[in-house]
Amino acid sequence: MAAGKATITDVAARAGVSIKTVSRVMNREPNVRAGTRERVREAAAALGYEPNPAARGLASRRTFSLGLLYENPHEFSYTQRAFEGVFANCASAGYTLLLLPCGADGGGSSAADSALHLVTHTRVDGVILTAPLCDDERVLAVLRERDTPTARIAPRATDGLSCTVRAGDRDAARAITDHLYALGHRRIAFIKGDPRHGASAERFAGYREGLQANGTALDSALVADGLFDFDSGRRAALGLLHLPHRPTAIFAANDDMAAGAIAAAHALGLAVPTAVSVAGFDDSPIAARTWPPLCTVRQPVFEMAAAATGDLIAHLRGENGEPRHRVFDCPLVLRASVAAPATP
Amino acid sequence: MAAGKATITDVAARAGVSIKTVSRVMNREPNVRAGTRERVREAAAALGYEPNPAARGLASRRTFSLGLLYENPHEFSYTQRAFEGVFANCASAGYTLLLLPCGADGGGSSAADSALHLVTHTRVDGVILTAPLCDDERVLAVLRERDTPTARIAPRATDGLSCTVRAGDRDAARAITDHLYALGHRRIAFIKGDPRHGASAERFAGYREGLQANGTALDSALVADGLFDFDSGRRAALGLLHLPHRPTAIFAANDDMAAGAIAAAHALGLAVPTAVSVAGFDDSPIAARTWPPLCTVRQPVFEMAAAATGDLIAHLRGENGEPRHRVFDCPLVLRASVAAPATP
DNA sequence: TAAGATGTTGATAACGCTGTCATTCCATGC
DNA sequence: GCATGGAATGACAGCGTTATCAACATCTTA
Repeated sequence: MAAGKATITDVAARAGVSIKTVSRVMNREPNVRAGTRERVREAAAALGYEPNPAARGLASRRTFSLGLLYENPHEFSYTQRAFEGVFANCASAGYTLLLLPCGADGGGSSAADSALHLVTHTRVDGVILTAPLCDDERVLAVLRERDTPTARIAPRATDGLSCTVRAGDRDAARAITDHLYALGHRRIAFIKGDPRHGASAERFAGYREGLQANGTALDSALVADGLFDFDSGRRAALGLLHLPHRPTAIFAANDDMAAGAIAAAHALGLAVPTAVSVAGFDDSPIAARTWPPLCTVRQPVFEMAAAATGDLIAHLRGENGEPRHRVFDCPLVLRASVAAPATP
Repeated sequence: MAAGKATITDVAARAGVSIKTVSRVMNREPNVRAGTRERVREAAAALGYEPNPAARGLASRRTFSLGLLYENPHEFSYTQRAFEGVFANCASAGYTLLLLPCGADGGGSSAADSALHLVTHTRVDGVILTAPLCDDERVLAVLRERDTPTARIAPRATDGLSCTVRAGDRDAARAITDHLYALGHRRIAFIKGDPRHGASAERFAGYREGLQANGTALDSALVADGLFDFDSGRRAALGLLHLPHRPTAIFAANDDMAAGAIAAAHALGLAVPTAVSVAGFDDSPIAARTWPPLCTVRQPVFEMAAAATGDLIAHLRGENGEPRHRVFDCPLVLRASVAAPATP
């Protein structure tokens, strides 16, 4: 249970053997009697023993780590841009970066479960969480309990314990909405993002604010659910574009869904932006690769991730008292997928 | 010079101080006379001393590593799919993954320089190289010199020293070409990939083989240079589509360039696939997001990366004698961007 | 049954660094 | 000239594991 505390000596005492025998069992070396092996295994499990990698590395002159060397590629996904930002600051501060992918595909367990497992079984000085993991109460509880300093990227809300960085989602969504309105759009649809991400609510709020400020009532028929992925965006847009009185503009809560909306328009033979304008959010690589290219807002993911990392390291060094909270501006990126509506 | 060998004791002896003082200097602690600090710095530099992270971690009860926790995102770039594959095998074998991004943006130095630096200053048991780094002679020379076991993903050629995995680029390119020919295309253009990648030459060779097998002469006017990125593909396609007798199909050596070709066709008012067919290579996420979606071949990047990692770890454990070399099949993925040419 | 060959276990010394605390040095004030 | 105190330095004991090698137990074989 109390992982991170028990040492090989404790296990040896409990199993009634020498530490060397424990070492043998842990390293799957041959020449250990089956009964002994079993007793050691039980003792280790009971104590929640995990070998200390540093001690192991020091004694064995091995590192148990592999390097993955790759050249900065052209294609940057959101996650990878975040990697780069985190890494940049780790390297310069002498920290090593451990990647901990969490996925439901690793068996029957949820992402939170694998996150828990990783946090519990990997010794790290601090943890950086991306959405939606950064709002998972179980993950946060474990981190708090173990006093692991944490930085969160794009969390739903700040707390007094972890550093956070986020984008000014609401303002940026408001800016997109204002821009569409200013061009003459009056029927502006919205495709929501994955509700597990805090950013989804913020972006929707910005959209509503924009409508309200321009004196337009929210038409719930023009709001569709999405999950931040291409296909959910495509399907949502298909629904919106089949409406009897269809929208003249679709604002999707991220670029991937907006790309799906463009595909939906193409599929229905509706030209973008002539028949319908489409706007996204993020300025991810896909935004420059659709036809027409996507009007969006630029989220400075690299800078956000780098800042989160810097704040976390400063915190680990005891350099700043209260954890910092930063908000980043997202400037409008005007591209051809948005234009004034055709005058009917 | 002899990095990886000198210890704190050596430095202390050379500088004529105690190891504790060396430790102070290395950790930038206060209360060290300027002259002393300088002498220690010089001694450390002369010996190429780098503190041993394991020893440091063991003594200080810190890990000097941060965890980056993220949930398996929808959007997977080639590089990220490779990450996942590598990581999957690292985790199950008890290895830690160190990400070492190499870019020219880190100052005036080339990617190879930063790779060298990382390999030299980071202690890892083994290294996994992706293209085009895996063919850089300087990087390979350093790895050989330091006897660092290596796995290479998509190298130009195999050697007797490192494990390699690659795709059956030539056969797959041949299959695409055959497919286009079978549909009736006779003027099939090709956009080459980045010449630094071994795969580029292989794919071009597959294209030529395909033409030849179908009794078509290679028309050099129909071959354009590209660099694997969207914009080079777009520009190359623009040139090809402006040809007096333009091609009826464009085969780009990867999906990103093919997406650029589709954008170029759109820009010229040419419908895809009616006026021109477009095929790519990789089955990267962009392939399903273009309009129309991209006909391509699927490169099993995750599986390739996982296999490379597995082979490397087996090698580190001394489980296999000769390094393994694997080749992965790339099945055709038929999508709407390719159709029979319009009969003129 | 004894001698040798294995299989199994443990005592103890590294591994290379940092933390603690004692010691030395030097400037300052009286 | 001599305390006084803070700055600079060093001696030494761990940190938690693996490696080495010796000791002991158990099996073979003649």
